[in-house]
Amino acid sequence: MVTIKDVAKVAGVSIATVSRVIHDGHQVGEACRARVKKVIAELGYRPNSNARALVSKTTNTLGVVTPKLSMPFFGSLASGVEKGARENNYKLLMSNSLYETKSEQEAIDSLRDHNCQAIILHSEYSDEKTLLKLAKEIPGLVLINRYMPAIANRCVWLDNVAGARQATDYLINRGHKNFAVITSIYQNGDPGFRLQGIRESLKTAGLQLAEAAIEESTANMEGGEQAVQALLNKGIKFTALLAYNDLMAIGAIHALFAAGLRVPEDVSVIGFDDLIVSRACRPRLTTMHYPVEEMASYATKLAIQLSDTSIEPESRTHLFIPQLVERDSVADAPHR
Amino acid sequence: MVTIKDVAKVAGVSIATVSRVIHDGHQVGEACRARVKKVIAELGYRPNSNARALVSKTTNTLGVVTPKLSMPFFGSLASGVEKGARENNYKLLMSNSLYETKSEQEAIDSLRDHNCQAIILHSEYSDEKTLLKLAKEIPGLVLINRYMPAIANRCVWLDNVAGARQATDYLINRGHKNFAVITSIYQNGDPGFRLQGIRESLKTAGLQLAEAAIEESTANMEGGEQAVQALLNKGIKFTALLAYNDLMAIGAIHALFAAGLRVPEDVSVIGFDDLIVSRACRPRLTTMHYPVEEMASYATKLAIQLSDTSIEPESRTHLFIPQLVERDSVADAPHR
DNA sequence: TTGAAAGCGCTAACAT
DNA sequence: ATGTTAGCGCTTTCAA
Repeated sequence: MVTIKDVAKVAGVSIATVSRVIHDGHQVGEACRARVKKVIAELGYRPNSNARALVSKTTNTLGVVTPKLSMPFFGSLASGVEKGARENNYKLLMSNSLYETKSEQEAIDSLRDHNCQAIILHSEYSDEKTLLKLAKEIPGLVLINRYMPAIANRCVWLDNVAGARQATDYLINRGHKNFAVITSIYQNGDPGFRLQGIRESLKTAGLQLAEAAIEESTANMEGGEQAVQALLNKGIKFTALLAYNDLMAIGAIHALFAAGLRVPEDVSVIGFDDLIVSRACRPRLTTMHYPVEEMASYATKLAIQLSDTSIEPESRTHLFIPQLVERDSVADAPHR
Repeated sequence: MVTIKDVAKVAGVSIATVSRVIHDGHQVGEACRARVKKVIAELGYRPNSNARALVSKTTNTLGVVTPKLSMPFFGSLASGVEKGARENNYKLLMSNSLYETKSEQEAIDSLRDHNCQAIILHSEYSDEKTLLKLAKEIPGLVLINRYMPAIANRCVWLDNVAGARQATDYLINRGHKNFAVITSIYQNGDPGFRLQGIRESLKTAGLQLAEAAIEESTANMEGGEQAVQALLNKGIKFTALLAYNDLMAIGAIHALFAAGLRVPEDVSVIGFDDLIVSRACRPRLTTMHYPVEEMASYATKLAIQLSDTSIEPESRTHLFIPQLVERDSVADAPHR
């Protein structure tokens, strides 16, 4: 391994000078700087980032904590963070939290051990107190996909209520009057907000949504299928179905066809997230685009900025709005 | 920040003793050990991993380099690595190579700066010489999804030829005689091997595969659609379609239905990879399961093992075999 | 403009 | 069983 000492020796200068050259310090003579640079290149010297971190307490390392990377949504999130990290010349440490408070905490701790001052956290299950405490300790902590008023300027989140309203309004404008909703059994966070948006829109339009027309299940394809089967078994009549997310929507489409109902002719279905799967099903899914990757890049830059405590943080929050993506799973309400 | 010194002072011992307690050294008195442990807990002390890395030259850090995390396949790969890393108590550094030799090299270099001796590399575009050189320099480097005889024991890969043969044989056994293939324009690596497998099977069965029945396109849904349209436009007749991967297969299904052909009644379609999308399309896609996540975990353990140069490496390679997953996109060949 | 030297937090000989 | 001490590779005063 080539160290700064080796470079210094070969270049015939002190290690301090080498260090200065590396850091573009302008207090080095031209000739000297050129010589050192040449030696660095020749020897293929690369500074040891651990040593650097140890003394300077700054690592140019950024951490992400997401529940599970194998889920496309989180893969996109990670990809956005990676992009932001690369653009700012930061390294990326990654940890799965596996949907548990305990492992989430471990993941965060391990990132802190590595001195990364900028952390992007996607937390669904930790309580506000824990998060607040963490935020206090880590200036460069940014929450993605969660809003807490006390640290509003460190939250990068999506307006789920507005998104759900937009989806619902779209269906209403297409003439639908009979709605059903399939949502997640876990009503904390996103599912709750999306349901709220649906309710608001329906109410504004003077439309009913019977409790029986709301079916809860797991937030995946199987859950979507089961929820629709349950709806059908209960004899609920609907021409428009709002799903908590794309996965449930796709499961729903499968179940609908299996029951002899056509999408969108008999039932219109709308999803949420705009994952790649939404272009894989047939009909292609109309859905709300969740700009995760963009949000993640944004959050990364924000986290890096905030980790520099010498800069006064802005006080605004960072709210993104989902966009409707029209594909083929929604049609006008069928005539009676 | 709590350091080892603080702990030592509070516990009334030397830092060496604290260090020993941390490392479960058995040369510490019971009483003393208990006291130190208590102080560590009280103070919330966590060893600084940079300092540790600096002196011990071992970081318990593992790096992965994949082209692009937002693609589900690589998300799964990363997830598998993460699992392996967590189980071995390793931290995970991640870098996208963006499908380019240059950024791939940068990604690797940045991992090395961080002293991570174990690296999982998914490389499609670097040439063998570069890789070989790298392998020589980094004992803990493992190649995933690529085979190089010279470092066979450090390759974790999939038998693409066998997989493609299995898929083809399955179709043959279902009575199909008229085949078409859609593959990637880039024929290096996987696509080439899969095509080879298809050719071998067909030949063995005494079946023809006209060059015109092989269409190249980009390896995604759009590519799949275009390829099938091209096939149809050329007037190629086929009852069985082998796609390079799931994405192309799904695009193909869309194009087939758009052309008034039913899957699987008129045309059977088979994919490769078994991504989540393969369960999203309708009919659900019959495909070859690529155990990426499992392979990635395996590769991780292997990399960690190899990075310990005191252990004599085994000489065998690490070959995985894809499994057929029967879903609904394949049927018996239609009668004439 | 350049160098000498202190020390970041930790591990691992070497002493005791 | 426990303490002392010498660095790991680097940044950063302080001096020259």
